[in-house]
Amino acid sequence: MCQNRRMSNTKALPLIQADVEPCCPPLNERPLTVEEAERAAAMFKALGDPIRLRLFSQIAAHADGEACVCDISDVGVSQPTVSHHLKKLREAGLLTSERRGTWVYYRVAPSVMASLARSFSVSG
Amino acid sequence: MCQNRRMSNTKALPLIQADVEPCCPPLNERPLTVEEAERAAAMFKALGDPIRLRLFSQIAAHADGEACVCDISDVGVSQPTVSHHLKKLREAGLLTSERRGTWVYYRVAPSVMASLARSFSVSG
DNA sequence: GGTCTAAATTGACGTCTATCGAAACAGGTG
DNA sequence: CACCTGTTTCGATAGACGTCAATTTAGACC
Repeated sequence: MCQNRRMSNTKALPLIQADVEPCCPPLNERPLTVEEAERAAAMFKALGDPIRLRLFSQIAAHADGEACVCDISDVGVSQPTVSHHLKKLREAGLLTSERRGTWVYYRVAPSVMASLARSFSVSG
Repeated sequence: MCQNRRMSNTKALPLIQADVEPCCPPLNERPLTVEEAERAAAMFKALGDPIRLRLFSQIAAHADGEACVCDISDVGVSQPTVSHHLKKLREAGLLTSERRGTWVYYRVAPSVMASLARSFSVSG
């Protein structure tokens, strides 16, 4: 089940990286600009689906901060649908994926948690 | 434009309150349950529209933590659409509204900022 | 009461979205 | 090579979503 990911080749492979900027100021600091709102809303929109949010949570909560698709695909929808949701999360800049051998591992993109936490930090 | 809200009658009126529970644990603490994911996803979904996010930000960033609808309705969509979006944010438990005289004032529901910030706090 | 303004509601319209099955494709293993 | 894991594509469908014009509701004021 690849829960134990001891594999023969663990070399670094081509990452599918999304550019993750700090995104946005705290929501209560000042009104977001149109551009800021569009970027931040895209992230929230990606998290706005229960299935996607569970996938994200499973990855974020997984040991070593990364999870194989085969470990998280028991969310009640078909496998292509899982892949579809993971792609949405990737496109939103929330996840990165990396193929190592047979399996593909997902992890939360760098600084995403901090960036989103900052959105809700009280600045007043 | 009611920017100065000094009015004759400022008595307390029937609130349209949404029950705002702490909602959910940090996303990286453990995988969310189905119920937790549905509740949290509803909030993120409400914030997942650029217009709604700007409305929310304008209210959250407004002086005294509250804003009259007439102060925030210049987001480029019609008045009914603004009202529609504010209703969505209310139903998601993110905003509360209160009518005082002619105008309706919105504010961020209690503990919403802290609750959402907690979702992205690093617990590992 | 009549009129004005503020905001919510209604109804309709077009578009986007989530989901699926099936099939094809790409990388890696044995 | 066959086999496995995961992604992608292709319809296809049912439902949700954003938007608006028109209307209604609610309150203030004369």
